[in-house]
Amino acid sequence: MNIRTRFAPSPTGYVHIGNIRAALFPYLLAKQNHGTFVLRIEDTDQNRYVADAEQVLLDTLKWLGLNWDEGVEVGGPFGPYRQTERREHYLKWAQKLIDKGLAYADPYTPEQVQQFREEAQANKQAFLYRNYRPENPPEWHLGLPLRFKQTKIERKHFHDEIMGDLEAGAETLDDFVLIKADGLPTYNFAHVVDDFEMEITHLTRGVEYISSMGNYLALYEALEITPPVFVHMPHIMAPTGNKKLGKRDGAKSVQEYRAEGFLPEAILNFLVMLGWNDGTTTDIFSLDDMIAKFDLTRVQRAGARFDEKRLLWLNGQWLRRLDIAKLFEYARNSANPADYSNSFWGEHGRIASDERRLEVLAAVQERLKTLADLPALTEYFFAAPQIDLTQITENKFLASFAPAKLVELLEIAISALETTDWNADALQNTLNDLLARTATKPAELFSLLRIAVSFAPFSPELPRTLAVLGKDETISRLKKVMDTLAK
RNA sequence: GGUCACGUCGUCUAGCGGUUAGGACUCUAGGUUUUCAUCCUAGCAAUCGCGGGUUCGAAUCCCGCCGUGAUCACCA
Repeated sequence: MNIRTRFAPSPTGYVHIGNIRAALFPYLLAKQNHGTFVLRIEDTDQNRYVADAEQVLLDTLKWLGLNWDEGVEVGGPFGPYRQTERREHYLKWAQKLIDKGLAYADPYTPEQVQQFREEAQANKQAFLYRNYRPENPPEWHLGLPLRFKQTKIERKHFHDEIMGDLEAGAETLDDFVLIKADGLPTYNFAHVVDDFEMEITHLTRGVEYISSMGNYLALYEALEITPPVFVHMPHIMAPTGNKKLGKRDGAKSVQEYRAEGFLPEAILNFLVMLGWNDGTTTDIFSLDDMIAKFDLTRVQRAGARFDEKRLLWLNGQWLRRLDIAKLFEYARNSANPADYSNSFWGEHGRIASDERRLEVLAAVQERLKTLADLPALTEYFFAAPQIDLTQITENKFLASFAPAKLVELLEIAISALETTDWNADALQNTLNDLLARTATKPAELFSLLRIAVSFAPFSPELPRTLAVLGKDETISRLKKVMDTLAK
């Protein structure tokens, strides 16, 4: 069987981590079966429509590497893939239901329906529209809501690949709206039609839809459609409280994580582990690993809490294991090799040459937690730092040294470095000799040199720092500090 | 309230009748020729929601309870 899955987001302008997992699971399912991953835009809610939202969504998916085989932008045999462009499809299926006597026009205004609802609640009863079903509904026409007519009020049983065997009580079956007064279909109707027409084999979505399964099952039956395989994913819970992750809880959008220097690899890895494991103790997964190992039967049923600390840890893991060329691209943060307007590099890093940047990036790669750390870790490689003697005089290893002693140490170091081959190994040897000659501890001499050359809170190991900095620059900076100290 | 789910360290989880209940994140302490990061070692941390059963033996099977969540829109 050719597996076809889909991600069907609403363009509401905000893509958070939870939304992305709703894309990741079907993506993995499709890819591991050499199937097709479809992207469909569910834009039937005109009130929530946001103009740029679709573009943000597509950009986010591309950035993450979740490329779709079929859908908006790329097209495919079952288009259009935007629901507002598929009105006639829904109308066609709606007509079929009307002809069978399984759909009828709702003659009431929203206010009247609301009144029924309050009436039922006042009587401590659950509100069901079907209890107020009009006896002689008018003939349906555009402008009136069209409702589904439940004819078999019964308990429904169904299977879910993650949640197991489930059931829906008869009380959940109601005459829900198929076509809204504005002529557009509801999600409840549109997704059933689209999934069928697009030959979706595995329907993935959040567990919140389980409550509506009774209605969907009745609709499949009325439409004489074989339902797809159901895959309901547990929620991602907010860091605090007991609610599912959402914008209101301060959940950051994927764009924000990107801006903060998180990598797609880390985000995807983090998401797949939230509610899934491969049964081993492995916790680093590339997208290819996930495709190979992902298995619905090992997905948790309980919601998993979002823990940003873990995301940060994974980001560090990926920052360190990523190929330097790939990392270089992420640091540039633009598809255009000449465009550094949006890059993570600092003021001086941006105007350096690619060769220089690459060299520096390689030196600091191990120390990065996010790409946003780049300026603090690299700027002193590109431009001489501001001299701040207190960093030396108040350093815990150097505080006991008199300025004259520090000057002497620098002087000896400079003369030794002047005759050293400029590579990390040779520098390491020179520095070791220097320790013996000056009878200082590594913490003392190395701290002095490191600070004098960088004035940064942290930097790579000293030989490497000096090697990348270059001989002339190193010596010139040391001399300048020495002169300042001597005054 | 009705309906449907879920319940192992703080967090993510392994576990599918016999384990000192394992791993990872976080945190703490120590180690590596400086800082920071990495890496290594050790440690803290779950009476497996509670109570009954079944069994020689239960986190694992059964029942009840409790707690938590989702949903009850002309939103998806």
